[in-house]
Amino acid sequence: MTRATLRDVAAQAGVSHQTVSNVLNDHPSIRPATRERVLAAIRDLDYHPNAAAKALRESRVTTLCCAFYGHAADDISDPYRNLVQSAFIAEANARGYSITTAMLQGERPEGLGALRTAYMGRSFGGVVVVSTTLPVEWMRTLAGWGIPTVLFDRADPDGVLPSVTADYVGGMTELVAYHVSRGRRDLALVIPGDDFGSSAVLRREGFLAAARAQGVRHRIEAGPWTAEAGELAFRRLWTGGDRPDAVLCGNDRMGAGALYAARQLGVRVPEEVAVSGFDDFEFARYTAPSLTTLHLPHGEMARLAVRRLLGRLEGQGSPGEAPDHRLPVTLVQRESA
Amino acid sequence: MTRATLRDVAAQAGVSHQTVSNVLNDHPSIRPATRERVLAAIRDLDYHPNAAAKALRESRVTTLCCAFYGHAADDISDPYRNLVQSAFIAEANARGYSITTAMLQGERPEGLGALRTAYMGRSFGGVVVVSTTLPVEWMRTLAGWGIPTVLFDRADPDGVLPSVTADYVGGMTELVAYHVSRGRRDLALVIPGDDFGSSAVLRREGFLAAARAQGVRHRIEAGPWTAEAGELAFRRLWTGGDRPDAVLCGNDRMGAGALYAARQLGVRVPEEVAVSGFDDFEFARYTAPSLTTLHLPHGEMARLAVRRLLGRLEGQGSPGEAPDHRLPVTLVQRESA
DNA sequence: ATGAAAGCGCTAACAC
DNA sequence: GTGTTAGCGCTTTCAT
Repeated sequence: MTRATLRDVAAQAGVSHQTVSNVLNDHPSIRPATRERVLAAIRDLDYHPNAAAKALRESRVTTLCCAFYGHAADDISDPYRNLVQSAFIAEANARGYSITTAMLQGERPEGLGALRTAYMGRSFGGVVVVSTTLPVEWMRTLAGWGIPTVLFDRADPDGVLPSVTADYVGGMTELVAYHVSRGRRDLALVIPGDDFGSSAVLRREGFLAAARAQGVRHRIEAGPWTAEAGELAFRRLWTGGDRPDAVLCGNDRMGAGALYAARQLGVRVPEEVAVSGFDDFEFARYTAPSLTTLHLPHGEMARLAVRRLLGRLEGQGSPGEAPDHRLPVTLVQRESA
Repeated sequence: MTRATLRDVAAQAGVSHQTVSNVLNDHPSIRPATRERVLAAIRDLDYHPNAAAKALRESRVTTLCCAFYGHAADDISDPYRNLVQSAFIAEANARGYSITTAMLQGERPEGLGALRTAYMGRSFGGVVVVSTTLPVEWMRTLAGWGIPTVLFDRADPDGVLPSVTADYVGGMTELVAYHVSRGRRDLALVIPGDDFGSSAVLRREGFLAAARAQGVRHRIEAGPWTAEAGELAFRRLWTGGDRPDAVLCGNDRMGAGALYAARQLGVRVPEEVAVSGFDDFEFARYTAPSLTTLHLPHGEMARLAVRRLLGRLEGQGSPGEAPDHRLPVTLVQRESA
């Protein structure tokens, strides 16, 4: 099955291949009769324009890259990525772009080499990097290369790369106030260390500032973004002799792990200790007890990320705009706190 | 910043553009000295070959499409898709292909039109469709169009399209035997109806045959693949007056929902009723009680799907091979059954 | 309103 | 070994 080309269509319709091109691109000044004949030929021959030829000629790119970063295999099972990618695709498609997906891995920025090669070869026009943990060094590399980039769920401490995040600080402030209003006076936050990126940093700083402002005891328990880390952290907190009365988790996966540990240790939640999460993923409803958490508008964040990237690509980016766009979060009260 | 082309490199190195091409494609008969000079020029000018031009000239496609189908927005949050896509990308990249991701939606096959346009325009060479629920009509459409297609987690009842699935029937047989060996004598299976595809059909048929063979009471409770459906189904089973002593769920999301309903109704699991899932996703460990389930080798299935698709594309497909490749599953015993 | 010519960046086929 | 010619399928001048 050899595919029809523009010239085949032209021959069939009895016009020049140019005219066919004009019809396809809705040029003015095509006689309705000609147009009809051409369209009929296109249908007859089942003609579809060759994407590579079009791209080559127009030197225009209609593909965006959605890059997921995870320095551990664990990260890939984070359920929020599905929702994010679906929203990317829907938004990009609606604007005439397709999405290519890449996985970034490893500790050193060499993992980015393939991305740059693809970008320089015009395989995509810009990238949204999805990751709470993308190292700053990688961002500097990306920024230095000039690849149009938008960070998702992670801000650039250098303030160079545009990003879409949620109001982590405001959310933590609200969460701390909520716990205090329910009588909690000794708060522990389970969160990754600094090297896990600004999402962690901001959540932690929001927590610290709010706890100080409220005048309650508080502490930090470190661990990566996984359910297992939440489990281990809770176990350490509980067997350490100095038990908190509320355990705030940096995300819902950690929250699910903490609840699991509590159950194993025979700790009643929320009677003996309150537990909260951060994200509001599907299973936050289905943990036992169900998980009180902050809802992040992941779908909206994803659509905004694509719009900002396209804004840069198509040159409509407001020049003076803030690099980071922070979307509001909402507290979802369930059983665990 | 205007990108360097092959001719720029040639000029810089003082050779013809053909020689540069030959160096890039590792042609024999290039003098080492020339090669060095060319490579130096490439480095100097930061040259990267244009993907569109290469693709146009070679009329070769180096992109595969990973298409997710979900007739409801719910489907997109199924956590197993992350793992599957990561494995796709890793396998495809290792073989020199990139992945473009598409979302298929809606009830009617018109949603496939964009896919066909992209395929005919050589935007990708073949597609893996990820879905337990892709309607047969869509498969017939895809098969009729001749797009190289591999189904993931869903077999083609017509036996036309190749697929990669797990041993649903064997798994259900093992699961039923397990429940019976633990003294259960009245089994209910929560599973979608026929219109949700062969994954559901096979799981149901495996269940029915095994339950009959074991000589125990059994019944089916219908509902889609979501946690909410599992919740509602359990509620119906429990308040219906004729309670089973084991509830088998078609996937882990449904299992999580069923456990949630049990907890709300004050039903003790596994004492009063056993509950099991199917998939073994990350949170199966973290439900309360933790979920006994069947582990599906999703990563391996994904890699196999890509290999089969590339086999077809690169013409190495064994002609007489069975359309469906079924991978083995393993029982994971936890607390709920 | 339509046609002819040129060329996007690359590689395959042939000359030298 | 290296250079020259031709053309993949399309769109953008420019003539007619």
